[in-house]
Order: sequence, then structure tokens, then C-alpha cells
Amino acid sequence: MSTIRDIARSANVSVSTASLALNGDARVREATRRRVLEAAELLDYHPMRAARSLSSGRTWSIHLLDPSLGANMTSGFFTHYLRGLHDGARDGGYTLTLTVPQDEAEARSVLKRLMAERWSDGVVLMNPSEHDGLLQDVVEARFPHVLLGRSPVAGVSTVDNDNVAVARDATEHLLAPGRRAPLLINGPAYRTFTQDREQGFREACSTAGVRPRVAYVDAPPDAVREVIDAHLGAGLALDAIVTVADPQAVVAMRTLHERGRRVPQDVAIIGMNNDDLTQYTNPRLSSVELNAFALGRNAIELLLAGMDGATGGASQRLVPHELVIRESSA
Amino acid sequence: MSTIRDIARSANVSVSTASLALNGDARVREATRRRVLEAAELLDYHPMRAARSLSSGRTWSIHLLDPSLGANMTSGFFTHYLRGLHDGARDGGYTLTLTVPQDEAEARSVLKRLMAERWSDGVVLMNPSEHDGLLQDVVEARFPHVLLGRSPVAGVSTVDNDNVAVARDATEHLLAPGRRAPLLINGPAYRTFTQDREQGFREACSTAGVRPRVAYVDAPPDAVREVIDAHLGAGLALDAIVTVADPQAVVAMRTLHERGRRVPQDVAIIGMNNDDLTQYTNPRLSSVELNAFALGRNAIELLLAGMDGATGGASQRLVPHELVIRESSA
DNA sequence: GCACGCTATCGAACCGGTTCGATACTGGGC
DNA sequence: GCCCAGTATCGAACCGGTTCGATAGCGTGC
Repeated sequence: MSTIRDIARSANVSVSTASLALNGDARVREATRRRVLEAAELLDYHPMRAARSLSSGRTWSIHLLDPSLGANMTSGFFTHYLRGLHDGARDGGYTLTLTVPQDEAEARSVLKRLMAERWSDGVVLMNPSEHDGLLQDVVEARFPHVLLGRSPVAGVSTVDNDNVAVARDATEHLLAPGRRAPLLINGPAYRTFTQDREQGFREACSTAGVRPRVAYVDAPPDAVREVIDAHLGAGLALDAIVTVADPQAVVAMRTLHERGRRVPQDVAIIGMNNDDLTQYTNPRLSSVELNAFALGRNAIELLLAGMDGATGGASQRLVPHELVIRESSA
Repeated sequence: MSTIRDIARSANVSVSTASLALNGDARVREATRRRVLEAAELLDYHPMRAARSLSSGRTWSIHLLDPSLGANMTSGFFTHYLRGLHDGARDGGYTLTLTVPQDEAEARSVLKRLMAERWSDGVVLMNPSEHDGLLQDVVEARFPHVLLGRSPVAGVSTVDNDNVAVARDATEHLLAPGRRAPLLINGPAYRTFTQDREQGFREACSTAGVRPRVAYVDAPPDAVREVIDAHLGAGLALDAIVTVADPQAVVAMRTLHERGRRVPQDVAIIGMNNDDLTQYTNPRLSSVELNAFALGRNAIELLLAGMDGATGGASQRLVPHELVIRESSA
């Protein structure tokens, strides 16, 4: 392992000149720069990250704090936006690091250490639940950040879908042919995205003049089965189902099938995320493509822009979604 | 941000004593240690990672080099072993970093920089293809490593399923009731795991005295459809299908259904990985559980053990698999 | 009462880079 | 011939920790 002092010696310059040359400073003469670069090449020189970080104050890494990997059910979504984050980070010269906290307390303590010990130059927060103090911490510490999701507090940069519109569009699509008895199968209640989706659902129902029904499901898939059984068992009408994730929609389809209801003739269904599995069901599942890759990519862009100090304040970005209509709601 | 010098001053000790106290060295007197820890608590002291790394030579991070995230089709598998890696790293006090190279050249250059610039203390390699030089590089550099998969070269620590047995068990299961015309739908040809699975498939066929047929598929799912169409179109018998991934099995089921073959009565099918989607098909898909989480967890354990220098040589570990029989092969 | 060993602590060096301020050298203007 | 501005380079300080070798202070044994 050769150090910059080896390079300096070999190129017959001082350490400081070697450093300047290697970093492309305009002050060093062309001939000198070449000598230094040749020496570096010859000695297979690679600057040690830790040393560079210590003196420059930059780690060249971005940290992702994401509890969702623990909650599964969303692996398709996760891998897609992870890839968006990764590609964006790579293109900006950054490395991605990752923590999956098990609960809110761990998330908060990891975030605190991460910022204080300077593990990275910025952090991506995935959909923290509303009432933990993560967001306040990051804002108060003035640590570069971006939130995937909608922020309940001010001063936070965010990238998100327009979840109100996502649910409204999906619901309108199902109600358009004149269906009158829609059900929303929603996720955990304390997240902004489920609140927004419920709002969108209610808006569409209101416009169509039909009664909205909403069920909350924490731990699919069996809970979905129970919801539908209860609904039908109570003799309630049901001709349209919106779920906030595709696997839930698949379970809903199976349950309806077992109860003798046809999809889409009796009940139309649409999910969200446009997972690969939408291709594999029978009938194929309609869904809302949320462009998770773009979500990740935009998050990194916003974060890097904020780290350059170019933008003073927090900014928000919305990633477009699009309905993908398949047989389950045709 | 307070540094160790602030702590030392506040606790009325030298910097070196402060460092010793903070790291629990036995030499410092109990009363002194308490003074130092109280000062650290009071000033909310957190040692900067880069500084610690530079002086101690340890980064306290593990890097995952994994091209498979780019190739998708395996998101369930990926998230599970990623979680195994993450949990193992966390428990050992390490942070996980991640790179997704786009091709072999990038994989190799990233690996080289990673080792030379000391991004991490060790690296996890996911199933690199056989003929790139990744493994030689890592062995020659004597860099702590572990391979997820089987190594074609010596001196590499690995964690893997027994892929020969995986395919053999799956095939035997299908052939047991007397089926005579099995087909293996395999993945990319140049990976050790596809070779092993083909071998296991052939062994089971040989034992049963039936003729093995093997098709290679790079880019599912449409390729699977073509394979089956071609097979049936040629008038070949077909009563059992083994695929190396679950999504391929699902496509196979759909294609058979469209061609008027019943699953499992006419053709029995089993996939691998035991993805969530096996629950969502009709009939439900049999599969082989590969215990991806355990795979990741074991990989980290092996890596950390190797980093302690406890073990001199490379070691191998096999993670057990298990057949999960559902309706598609009942 | 003195030599000795042990314990707790300290100052300084070190890890490998970046960056600041000083300096030697160069060429141009008058 | 002298002064000055600008250029290329250098030594030293610095980033914030860890660790090595030295030392002061102490109690013990004889």
C-alpha cells in the first residue's frame, strides 16, 4: 500500500504538491502534474478513504435509514427505489450505506449516531412514522437529508408520489362504469401515505356520490381475508376494491373467488405498486405504477443538490404515477 | 461537536487517558473513568468515524458487492439475504455498504478500489460469474471476504445452498409418483448455481431412469412461454417441470393452462426460492425454501470470524433447504 | 531509609490525507 | 537595473482519534 508521501518522493515533489496535482488543482505546472500522475500509476496509488474524510470533512457516502425492509410485503418496491438511490449515488461519486432499524427507538438512536459520528454526508429517510422525532432531529441538526414520503413537519426536503391523487385516480377508474359499493383496504394508520390515500379514496367516492368504506390492515395477508369475509358476511354490497399494495389485492381476489364472486364482473379490483406479481395472477391485476426507481433517483438528486448548499431551503418533489389497467378491472 | 480534547479538558485528564477511559482500558482508575464518562455524557461526545478509522485501521463497515439487484427477478431473495447480512453486521457492530455493479468490468474495478481505498473491513460477493477475476483478486489481496455461492477457485470462504441436492430433491419429488417426462427450466448458463442445479436434476432423472430435458432462459418471463410452446409444439411428452426461480414457474403454469394442460394433474410444477408469490397463484406453487435470510446471516458470521484472524484458511458452509409442497405438485 | 516494582497518567508520535501561509523564482514594465 | 505581480512549489499545521514509551507517585520488602 503506497501513500501520498511515496508518490511525492517518487515524483520528486513535496507532499502538498502531490496532493494538489492528484486533485487537479490549476496551480501545478503541466509537467509536474504528469510526473505525479505517472508516479501514482506506477505505484498503484489509491488514497485511503478514512484519511481523506478526516482532513476534508466529507465521507462521500449517503446513508439510507429504512425500516420497511423489516416489514416485508414490499420487496419489489424496496428493490426498485433502492436501485434508484444507488444509481444516483454512484453517478454523484457516493457510496450507499444502509440501516434497517427494528423500531422507532432504534431508528432514532441510529440517526443520532449517524449524524454525530459523521458516518455519511447525508441521509435518506424512508417513510418514518409520523410521531417519532426523527424529522425534528434531522432538521435541528441541520444535517443534509431527504425524506421519501410526505413530511408532517416543515423544513424537510421530500420526494413522494401524490398519494391523494394515486388513490383518487384508482378509485375513479373503478367507479367510472357505475359501480356503487367501493371498499378501500388500507395499510398502517399512522403513516402519511395511508392517510393521503384514504383522503383520495373518499374524494372520489364523494364525487361519484357513493358511500366510502375503509378497512385497515396491518399484517396481511390473512387480515385481508377476514376483512372481506366480514364485509360479505354482514350482507354489505361490494363491487369495487382498492388496496394500497398488490399482494393484498391478490389475497382479496382469491377470497372473492372462493366466495363465488367473479373478478372483474362482480367485483373490480386494483392494487398499487405494480409489482411483478401483477403479471402472475389470474385474472391479471390492475395496479398503479408508482415509479419507485424514479422516486429513489429523485431523492438522491435532491439530497446532493442540498448538500452543495446551492439551495437554502427545503424543497418538495412529486413523482408521477400512472394507472396500469389489466383484467381485474377491465 | 465536541472532540476528545474537549472531553479531556473537561475531565482534567490528558487526551490519551480520555481515549483509554472511553475504550474501557483496564489501566485507568475507576474514579478517573467515571469522570471521563460523565464529561463525555455532558458534552454529548461522539467519536468521529473517519478519525477513529484512520488511526485504528478499522472502518467498522462491511461492503456488499451484488450485481443481482440489477437483474431483478429475484427481489424476494435479495431482500431476505440482505436482511440477514444487515442483522449480522449490526450485531457485530458493523455498518453495511452496498454496490450494484452493472457488468463484470465495473464489479472488478469497484472491488479493486474498495480494497485499496479501504472502504470497508471486508466484502461479501454475491454470485459473481465464473470467469471474471473477482475471486482471484480478493484472494491475492488477502482481503477479508465471503462468497455467496460456490467458488470455482480455491482459498475462498463461501456460504451456499447445496444446489445439487436442491434440484435433485425437487426433481425426485416430482418423479416419485411415476412421472416420466421432466423438464428443467434453468437460468444463465455460466453460473455455478445453475450448473449445480442441472447436475442435481440429471442425477434424479438418471436414478429414475427417465430422459432429462433442459432449457436455458436468460430473460424471463416470455422466454419461458416460448420454451414450453416449442416443447409441446414438437410433440414432446411433458409431465413435470422444475424451474430455478418462482416467477418462471408461474409463467410456466399460465402457459400450460392456456394450452389446455392441467396443473398438477397433467403437469406437476415446482419452483425455487419460496417467494411470497407462491401463495398468490392458483393452484398454489410448490417451491424449495432456500433460507435466504440464513444465507446472509451465515455469510456475515463467517466473514467476521475470518476478520478476527481466528481462522487461518478459507471455510465453506452449506445452508439447509427444504421442499415446500403445495397444490402445483401435490 | 533506600532500592524496587507496579500503577495511573501523560506527552508525543502517528495514521494519511488536505490546506494555509510563506517563499523562491520568473518575466515584464519603466 | 530595480521593483512588482504572478506563478509554482514547499513546509508545517491540521483533521480527531489511537497507541507507544516515559515518568511520577506510591507502597512494599529488607
